[in-house]
Order: sequence, then structure tokens, then C-alpha cells
Amino acid sequence: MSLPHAILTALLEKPSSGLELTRRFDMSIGYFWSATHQQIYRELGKLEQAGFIRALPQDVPARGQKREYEVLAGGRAELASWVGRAEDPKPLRDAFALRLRAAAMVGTGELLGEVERHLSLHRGQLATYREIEQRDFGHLGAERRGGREERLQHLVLRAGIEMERFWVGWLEEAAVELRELDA
Amino acid sequence: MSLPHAILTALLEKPSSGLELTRRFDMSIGYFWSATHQQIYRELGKLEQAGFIRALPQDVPARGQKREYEVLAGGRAELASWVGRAEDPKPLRDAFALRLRAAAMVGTGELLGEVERHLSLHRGQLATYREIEQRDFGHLGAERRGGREERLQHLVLRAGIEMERFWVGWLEEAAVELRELDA
DNA sequence: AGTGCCATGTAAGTAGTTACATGATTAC
DNA sequence: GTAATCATGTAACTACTTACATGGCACT
Repeated sequence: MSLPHAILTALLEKPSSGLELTRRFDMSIGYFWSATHQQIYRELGKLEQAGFIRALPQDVPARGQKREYEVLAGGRAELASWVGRAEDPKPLRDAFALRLRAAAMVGTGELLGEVERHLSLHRGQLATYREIEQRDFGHLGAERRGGREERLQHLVLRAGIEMERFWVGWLEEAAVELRELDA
Repeated sequence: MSLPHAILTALLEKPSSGLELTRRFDMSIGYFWSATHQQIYRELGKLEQAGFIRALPQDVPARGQKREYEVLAGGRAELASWVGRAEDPKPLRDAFALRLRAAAMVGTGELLGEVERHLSLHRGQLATYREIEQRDFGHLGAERRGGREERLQHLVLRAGIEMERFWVGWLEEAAVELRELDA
């Protein structure tokens, strides 16, 4: 049940329409919780119904017309309560590890090409994160002071960076193993 | 579409009944692709229908009776083709990063407790992986030789270890930040 | 009038989760 | 005989995905 909370967070950062949210999910929030526009519109409807958000008054509710939403007090309270709620980490699901395990049984086939393709995707993502870090947090000194908002957002970004670093490192190892096995 | 392939892999490692598969998903394969018994039974039905697996002949098809499945040639071929198939990595979805980002907007609340709880869960998982590594691959020397099967399975396990290491490191950092912010 | 993009949606299908049902076997 | 456990399943629901529909507005 994280999508509604992702949307509430995004709307608190900046009131937006469905399409604007979709675009921001493709960029920043979406790096940790992706969503399509269909999901977002549906969820916006539910959140409005629940009284957590409302369309800005000036917006006429017509089809094809932009509707901007803002978070209401109830929505903010719900989000604040969710932040500290006990919720276990979801068991990891990774298809690539699975493929290697399958390769252990049926042979590596064309797997090396896939490893290299994923490697370059992850390298690209890592580079993107680093650029964002430079742009948004590059002005901070080594001790990384800053306000609560800035520090927490940087911490989240560092999670993305470390995660991609993990992938790049592990996939490089996998490539070495596969080349040795093919030899 | 990874669950059927996870099941095919597990059945190639060892022909099993639905319940045995469920247990193995709770232990080894499931570390990378979890599944409940309901999902597994449903998928076994589909795989049998598709001609990828069959119930061992001696098994009578009665309710409450054990049915062991084995992989047929078609199933093995499907799995081998999947191994090298182009399939993009799924966008990361992590609720914890999201919670930090929400905390940036509405305050950290009881988040530190959750960070510590997750930290101890991830430390436990890391310890489990290390034990498995010691048990299954501890006999190998530093250059880690071994057969294809052994080397690939070890590579998969190392992914789990590195992943948990990432979490532990990042959550420790998060705990430090939160303690500073609370101070 | 036609093209392209902005914007919001509907519909259908797949995957995964949660709750419950029921038969068979073993231990006491 | 009854309780626990093994074993397989059904049903209902939620979340997510994919494909398509439709209206508004700007430009030419």
C-alpha cells in the first residue's frame, strides 16, 4: 500500500495534476516507486474520495481539462502516521538472480549478452544519479549539513547510488564468471 | 513472468510436490523470488497444461494426495530460452526510501525505531546468507573453482550477501542522520 | 480541416495476496 | 477417536499492466 503515500508525498512537495505527477514519477519519486498514469489517476480518485486531497477550487471538473490537487490535513496526518508504522521489508524479487540460477541448470546460452546489456543500463542510471547529486547537493561541504528536508532527500538519493553501484559491481563479477565458463 | 521459470528451475534441481516447492521457496529460491503455496499450485497446473512438466506416473491424482512433478523436455527448452531472453530490469520499488522522502515532508516521527528494526532484520538475513555460504561453498579455495552449477549458484548467493550489506550500511547511515535530526 | 500534443480516463487482463475449505495420514 | 500435520485446492480481492478511447487546445 505505498502508491497512495508516494502520491501524497509528491503532492506535498508540489501540488500537481495527474499528468504532472506522472512525469515526476518518471523522474524523481519514480526512481523508488514507479507508476503509470492509469494507476495515478485511479489513485487520485480514491484519495479525493477519502478526503486526503482535493482538486484546487479553480479547476472545473471537465474531461480533457487539467485538475490540480493539493493535500488536505487528513492526508498529511495519514502520511505522518505511515512514516513510523511498522511494515516489514518485502522479500526481494529479482529476475536476474533467478536467471543465473536457471543457467546453472540448463546452461548459460546467450546470458552474457544480457549481463552486458544490464550492466550498461545500470551504469547509465548510476551516472544519472550522480548528476542529480552534483546538481542538487554538490554545494554542500564534506560534513553535509543542511535542513531536514535536504538531508533526508540526499540520503534517499545515496540509497539509489549505492544500489546501482551494487548492481554494477555484481554484474561485472557475473560477466567475468560467464566468460570463464564459456572459455 | 518469472514465477513459472522459478518453478521450472526448482523442479530441475529436484522433482518435488507443491508443498515441497513451497518449503524450498521459503528457503533458497525464495530468497530471490518468493511465492505462496496458492500461487505455486496454480502455476503447477498451468505448467502441466502447457506440457512443460508432468506428475510422476506413480502419483494418483486424488485430493489430499501428494503429487510429485518433473520437468519435461519442453519445459527445459523454455527455461533455456528464457535464460538469454532480453528482459529489462524492473524499476526498483522500495517503500523504505519512500518513507524517508515522506519524512522529509512531514517529519521523522517514529521512523528511527523502524530503521533499527529493519536494520536488525537485514543483519539477520546477512548472517543467514553467510552461514549458507560457509556451509555450501566454504570448502572452495580463494580462487573459487568448481563446476558451472556450483559457481553460478555461489554467484547468486553473493548477490544476496552484497544486497544485504548494502541495506545494513545504508540503514546505519540513516540511523545516524535521524539521531542527529532528533537531537 | 488536419496534425500533434495536453490531459483524463475506461476496459480487460495478469500477478500476487489473504482467507478459507477439505481430504489423508500419523501420533497419542 | 481426535488432534496435529501433511497436502492440495477454491474464492475473493488488490495491485499492476497493457491497450485503447476521447475531449481540448494550439499551430499551420
